[in-house]
Amino acid sequence: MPLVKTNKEEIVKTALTVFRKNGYYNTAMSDLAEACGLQKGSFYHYFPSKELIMAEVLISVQSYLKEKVFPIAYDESLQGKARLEKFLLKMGKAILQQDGGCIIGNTTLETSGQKVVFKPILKEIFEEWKSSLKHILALQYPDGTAGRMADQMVMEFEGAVMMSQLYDTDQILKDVFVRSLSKMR
Amino acid sequence: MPLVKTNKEEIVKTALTVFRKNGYYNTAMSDLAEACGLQKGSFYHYFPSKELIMAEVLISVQSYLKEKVFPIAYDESLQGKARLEKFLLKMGKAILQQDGGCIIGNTTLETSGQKVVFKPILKEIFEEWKSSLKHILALQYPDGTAGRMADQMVMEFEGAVMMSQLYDTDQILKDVFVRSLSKMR
DNA sequence: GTCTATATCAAGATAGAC
DNA sequence: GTCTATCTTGATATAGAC
Repeated sequence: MPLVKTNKEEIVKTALTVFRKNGYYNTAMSDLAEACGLQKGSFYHYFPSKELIMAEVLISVQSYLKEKVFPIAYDESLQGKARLEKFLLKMGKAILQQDGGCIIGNTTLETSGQKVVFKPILKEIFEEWKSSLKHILALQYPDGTAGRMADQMVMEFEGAVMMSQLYDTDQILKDVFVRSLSKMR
Repeated sequence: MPLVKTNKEEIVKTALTVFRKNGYYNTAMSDLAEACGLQKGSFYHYFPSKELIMAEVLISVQSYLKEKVFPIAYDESLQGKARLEKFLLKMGKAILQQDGGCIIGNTTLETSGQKVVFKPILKEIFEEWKSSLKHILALQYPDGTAGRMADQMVMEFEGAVMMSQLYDTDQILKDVFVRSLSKMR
């Protein structure tokens, strides 16, 4: 944790891990500040409110996915199964990391009833996620089927994250990974 | 909302709906009190802490499921498909109700990293849920397959609840209901 | 850019009157 | 059993010195 001079980018990265672990409402500005090696007051130099930093966190996740993960689905140098495998692996890494569940899923469940501000971005992420998956599956299945399978994969993934948190194991997530992968030959 | 004389049971029922809608951390004791038509101070006459009332809420949900829903899975007067249909319908009603998502899933994601107290009961509910489903599916599938399918159904259900909240529609949930039901002939 | 100090407010929780 | 009043703590946010 830097004692002198940090920047917005670093803070967003750190905030992501804290929000993922504690959730939105259970994360205090002091938690974020501490994780960044800053005093509470200093934190406000970078972000004027908790809502705004969470918004930036979500946007940064989306940017990363758009840049590094979703394009995998359209990489024609990879065969269907290999493409799906790479996609799922990268997606898991991007969205989960060690412990604390899925930042996107967690934030959806926790805030979608209250914080309307987050909904558009969360929706977009899920939409792009599903359409990327659908694109891969469409290599092998008819359009309607591929769409349904993609939706199902995302839902099962989020359900698996929930179970993984409850049982403190990632075996469930690995099983879902294998099952999803088995859909492509 | 009663201005005079309520009781623990009523309060637990009301608290369930408030927690389901707002989540654990985003629900204040004053919210619970207000929903019960009580002053904050009066609320403490019934429950000494937020943690304890949530615990009672979860226990009440479990009791209800144990009494009214899980037994359906073992009702031999019903054929497989009819049994599954009744089970899924009752389960949805018990755990979801109008808006606010799934109290079990929400609480799992929101608190499982912090409030270890809730984990045992949440685990038990999921375990019994899955084994009830497995029992129905085992009428038609081999044991291992039935178990995996049951896990999958629960995960997909929770994923569908998440999507339903985000998109403000229960169509997704209905689709999952149909897909789950189609597993039995 | 970071700090300390502080204002403000809401939340969890308690005390005691009725 | 319910109320009002209050305590205490913790959280968001701001101000101003360094």
